[in-house]
Amino acid sequence: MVTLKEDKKSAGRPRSFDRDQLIEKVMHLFWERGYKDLSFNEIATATGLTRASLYNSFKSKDALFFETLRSYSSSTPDVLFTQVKEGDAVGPVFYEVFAKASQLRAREEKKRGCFTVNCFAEMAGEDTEVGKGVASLMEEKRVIVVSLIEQAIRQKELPAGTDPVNIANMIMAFLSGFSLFSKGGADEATLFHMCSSFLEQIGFEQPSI
Amino acid sequence: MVTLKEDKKSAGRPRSFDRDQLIEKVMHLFWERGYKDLSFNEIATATGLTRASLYNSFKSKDALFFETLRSYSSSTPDVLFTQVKEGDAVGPVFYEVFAKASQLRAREEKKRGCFTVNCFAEMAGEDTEVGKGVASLMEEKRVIVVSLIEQAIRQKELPAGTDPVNIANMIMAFLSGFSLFSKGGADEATLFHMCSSFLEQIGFEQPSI
DNA sequence: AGCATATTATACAGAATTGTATAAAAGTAT
DNA sequence: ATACTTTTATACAATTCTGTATAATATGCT
Repeated sequence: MVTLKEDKKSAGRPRSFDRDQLIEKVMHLFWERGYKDLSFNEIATATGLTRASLYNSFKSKDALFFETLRSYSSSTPDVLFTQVKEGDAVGPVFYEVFAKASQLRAREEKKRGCFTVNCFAEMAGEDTEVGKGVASLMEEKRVIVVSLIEQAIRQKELPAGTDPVNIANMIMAFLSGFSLFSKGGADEATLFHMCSSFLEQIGFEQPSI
Repeated sequence: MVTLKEDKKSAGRPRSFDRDQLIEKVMHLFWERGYKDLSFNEIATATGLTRASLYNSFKSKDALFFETLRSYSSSTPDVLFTQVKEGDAVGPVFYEVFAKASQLRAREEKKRGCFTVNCFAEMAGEDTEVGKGVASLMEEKRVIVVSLIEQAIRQKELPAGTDPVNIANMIMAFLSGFSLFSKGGADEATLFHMCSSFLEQIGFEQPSI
């Protein structure tokens, strides 16, 4: 699916910035600073724009935030989870996602962990649009993992009798904790060692390279 | 060890509040709201005190925060980790801590997760007093877990050749992730099921009740 | 060129926050 | 009671934030 480039020039003064580039930039601000601690004001000054311009392009701080989160989510290793077809081996996908995650977390100098997890930690449970949005995003991921585990059981990668929900819950918890743990500054080997041990213990055999 | 009640009445107008009770109360505020989002002002109004009184008893917001975190940490299930003596079985302690944690997380209506983990998620990596303090608190816990795993290996609870640091890292990650996961509102059985499966997979055999 | 339209620059009002400074209040000690 | 000490009540200044309102600016269209 190719993204449609919207360069239909509408009348009026054109934007002084590229919307996607802005979202990318602001994403890093939210990632580093968290949601609540980052003011609309700061976003404006940091991007060199005025609040007026931002309010004009985004309805609210919430709206802008969700765009950054969507943008981040679409470029995260676990998108691979959504691409698994029936018949594909599940285990190797988990190993691949965890390996990629180890790499990303270790190589990121700021040690910010996973943006999604950070947001969940900050706001899950809050009775706000943002809180509920973030929580449901995580729940969606969990449901996907449940179905992957079910598939692994069907395909005999995991023993019959395995409780798919329980395993999925463990994976979700581990992944979140892994993100937090990575903030401590562990290197890539350490991180991936944790991951591969975890996957192995769950019952996924280490894929031969 | 009995706490020494300090009722030596010093001269001057007496405090209008009990210091320990205040810390307990403020702890719940930080727990629910996070560190940065909770203003000194709000703390004052929520406790019925004035900022003046708070500034008088606590040097700063940081100082008050650390007192609340210390207070919380001392009443958390994982203090059991520090009480294990050489020769004591390690596995049952882990099961006990995880069981207690499942209970606490499930029964807490506000679903705030673990206060310590929340603080770590919010501030680990920040180059501030609070950030560094929270990070080192978590690192201390990790070191304790490493030594527990080493002990378990010595005592043949875990197979020789086990990498104690790796296992400890996994446990720390799982515990943190478990706290985040619990914010989703899972019930106690679900939570403990995750925990016991995890411990079993690590190699700790389920203690017979 | 001149009109319509969308964006950006400025300004303003209302709240909240932090830290400090000063006065009032409520105890102890003599 | 008087002096002394500590806490609490009030007030103030300097920032910062949010949201909106209004004017200036830059483009497309005819």
